[in-house]
Amino acid sequence: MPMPVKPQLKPESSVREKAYLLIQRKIASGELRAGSAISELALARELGSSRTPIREAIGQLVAEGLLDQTPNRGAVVKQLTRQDIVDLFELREALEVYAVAKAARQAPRVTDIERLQSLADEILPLQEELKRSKAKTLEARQMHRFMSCDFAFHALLMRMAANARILKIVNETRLLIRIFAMRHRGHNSVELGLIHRQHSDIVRAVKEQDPVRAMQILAEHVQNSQRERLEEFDHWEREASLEESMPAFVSLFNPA
Amino acid sequence: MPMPVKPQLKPESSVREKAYLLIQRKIASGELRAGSAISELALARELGSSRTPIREAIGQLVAEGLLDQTPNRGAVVKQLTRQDIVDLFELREALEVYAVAKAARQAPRVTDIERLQSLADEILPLQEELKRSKAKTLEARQMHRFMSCDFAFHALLMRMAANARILKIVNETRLLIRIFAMRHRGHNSVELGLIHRQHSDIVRAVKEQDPVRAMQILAEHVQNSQRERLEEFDHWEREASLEESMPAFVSLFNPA
DNA sequence: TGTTTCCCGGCTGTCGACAGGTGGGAGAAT
DNA sequence: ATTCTCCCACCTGTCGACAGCCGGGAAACA
Repeated sequence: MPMPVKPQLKPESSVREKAYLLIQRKIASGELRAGSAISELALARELGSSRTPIREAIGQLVAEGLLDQTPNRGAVVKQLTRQDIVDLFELREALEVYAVAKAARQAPRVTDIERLQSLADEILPLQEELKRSKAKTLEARQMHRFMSCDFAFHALLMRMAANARILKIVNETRLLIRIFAMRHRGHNSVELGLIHRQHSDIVRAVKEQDPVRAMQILAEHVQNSQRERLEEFDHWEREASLEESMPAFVSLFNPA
Repeated sequence: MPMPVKPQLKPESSVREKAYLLIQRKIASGELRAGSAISELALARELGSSRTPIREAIGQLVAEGLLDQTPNRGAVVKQLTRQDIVDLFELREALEVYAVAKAARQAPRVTDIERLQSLADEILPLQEELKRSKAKTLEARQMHRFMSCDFAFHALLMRMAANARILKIVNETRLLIRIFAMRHRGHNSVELGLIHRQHSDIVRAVKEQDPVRAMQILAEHVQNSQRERLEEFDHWEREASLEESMPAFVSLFNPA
């Protein structure tokens, strides 16, 4: 009996899954900005399907916190408030600090340590590029590269803690933060240097099985990131409120 | 303009919400044991609705981890594995320890402290009842009372940390653990005493704004609970495997 | 012109229907 | 009697339809 090999791997041909990935991609790529409404009908037409699977996909996204839903008025891409950002970073801090301590308590596999270090070092060429160019901060494409290896670094760290649930929540949390970060300004060279040093220090602490030190550095690392993001948030907040008050002001001089 | 007062409070008349609450209640009450299948059609008939809202409710429960879904084969109540229990308790430990430290860092409101202590003290009459009765462990109804005030205690502690996201995750985590705990044996008097002492110590640490001490006790508290549950799990595991092998064994002597 | 009312279009929540797939049991074959 | 095969009932995933609700804009009014 040749046992026909389980074919139920990733294809996930269900329309629902396609819709889910489509929406998630649109959000992650910035095609759908925070605050924009999701039209079930439009997506259904785009996928050539009925509204049902789209509704289910939206429901899942809502459960994951990427979308907000108002009864009878559809779903919009979650607009993070300042408090949301604080909450999310605290959540990350609580979980990542716990996880890194757990990971550092057990003898790490050499391959993991090597991969961590190599992910950390991927920051160096970026920093180099930045120094060579005239720009002060990373541009969009470079930021994307940075975020990828930053994400991979933290994800691997979490995987080493061997707790599927924590891994999942941290990933969702980072995705959520990333929604806001779509309008993230690029890092400058100093920030990149700090991040690289902290990542390297964390790798060393884990390698040397020093949980306390690993926790300290990671906590500081996350708090740094939080501080930067909050500053950005406040910056945009001010700018937005300025722009908002502008039209009324202008209209005084431009009566239609 | 009398502003007709927002009426959109809890009624939540949508069929979907009714279905969600119904299923959740059935799981929490034990009417649906771990492993039982959920029939969309049956629930639809029970609610006098179509399958659509039931499907959405199920989808939400799946996202929250209460149900497991196999493509084309429906949903079943999540059957926790030993690893799941470990993961869940680690998650609780990471979040609750972080949260209690945050709560202990700020000056607590007197009312919160009083409420915490009174919730902790609700254990005392239970312990008293237990001593007076001949039973060694709490019976079902008493366990229910215990779980209520234990839940409320931890929930209030989390609320004091003022992080909505952490609060939500911890609550979901505890609900998930409770699924398994449906077959929880009752606590004995010694355990109740320990829990009461730990709760009281935590209240004192928070009151005196001693985050380190609060973290230590809470971590220990959660780990205790984890140990107990794992012992139970292993106990039932053995019992189940025994029962499972029994029929074949018996049939040797009872040929039909 | 500024304000209130009413209507219309679009969208959500729910429904019943249908096609494809899965598991289990009846029946055939050894 | 046991194993294999085929078939059927049931169930899930998806569809198109419809009613009620909401918001925006036209129309009525001050």
